[in-house]
Amino acid sequence: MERVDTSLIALRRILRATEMFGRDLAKAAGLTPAQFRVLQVVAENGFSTPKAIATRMSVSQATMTALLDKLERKEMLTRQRSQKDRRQTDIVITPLGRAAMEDAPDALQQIFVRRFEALEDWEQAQLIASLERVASMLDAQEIDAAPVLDWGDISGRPS
Amino acid sequence: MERVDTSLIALRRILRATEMFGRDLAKAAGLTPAQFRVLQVVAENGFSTPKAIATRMSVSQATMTALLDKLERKEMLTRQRSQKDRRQTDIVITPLGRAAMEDAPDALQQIFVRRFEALEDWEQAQLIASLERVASMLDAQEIDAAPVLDWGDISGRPS
DNA sequence: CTTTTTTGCTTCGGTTGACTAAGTAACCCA
DNA sequence: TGGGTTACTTAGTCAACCGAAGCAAAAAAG
Repeated sequence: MERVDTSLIALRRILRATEMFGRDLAKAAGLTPAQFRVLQVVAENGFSTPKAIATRMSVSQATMTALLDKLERKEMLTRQRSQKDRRQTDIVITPLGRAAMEDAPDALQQIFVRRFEALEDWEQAQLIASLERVASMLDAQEIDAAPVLDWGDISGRPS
Repeated sequence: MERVDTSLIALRRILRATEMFGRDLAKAAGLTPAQFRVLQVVAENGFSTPKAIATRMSVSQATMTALLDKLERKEMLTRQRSQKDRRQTDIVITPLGRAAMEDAPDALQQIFVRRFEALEDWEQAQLIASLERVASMLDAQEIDAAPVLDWGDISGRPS
């Protein structure tokens, strides 16, 4: 009881901190957190498609179109019709986009990384174990039942 | 290096899961996550003021006004001029508001709580320690002072 | 080899959450 | 009384998101 509360409070602190760093980042980089995330996803391979990014970020395609519009206007990525499948659009990150990402590295990660690396070896190991445990407690898709309410299908598409 | 990455991935999984549950919750309860949070904050004591809630949630007062408007229209809380200080407005949760909260308990918490309670005693303890450590790594405002171990006030309100 | 269905993306209209700036009302102090 | 501060609201703006509707290309059916 007590303990659950304590852990929930810690969780909330983590979420809160993340939110705030997101905002700071937005100001520093001239990019909103959502735009930044798009850039990050595209940067992984240097290119992608709207559908793939939308799925990865779990937003609708409509939302993704809007985000891509903004990033394209800022010349941080380009759209071009795919050769293989002309329904698709290839999203390619531009040097400018890549530069923006590197100039404004994720503030949250920066801080976290710095501190994480300062920890003792065994502490790092334990933290990882715990974080992964929590993650799996939260994001396991096969939630058996979900008895309290019937929030339909949790994974992806809002009905 | 390796390890930092692993922990960041776990963190991202946690954030992502939270986001998604937030959305599901919104659909189930007819309340948006932000509205729900307001209700939760007010429910702690049964009443509050716009300023206090805004500070707690770290949004501007203007934003709070808008949120309160919506919740008031849904008759989940009431506004009434404070007696002591007539600049202030007392926000009081209504039975309907309380019912809404109880009907739609925070999905994320539900799941987390269930699983947390299923853990061994020592696992719980370790998880708490780790979560708090991460939280303090992230949310310490005064960056390099943040002695990693000052979580004195954990038992109640995240500042 | 057509027709139908599905898929990928965009457009449109609308909601929510968030901000700043400017306003009003009330309190506080001198 | 009058000036500064505080609490809240109003007005205007913007980002992120959604669902529905549309279009064009690919894939499946016939």
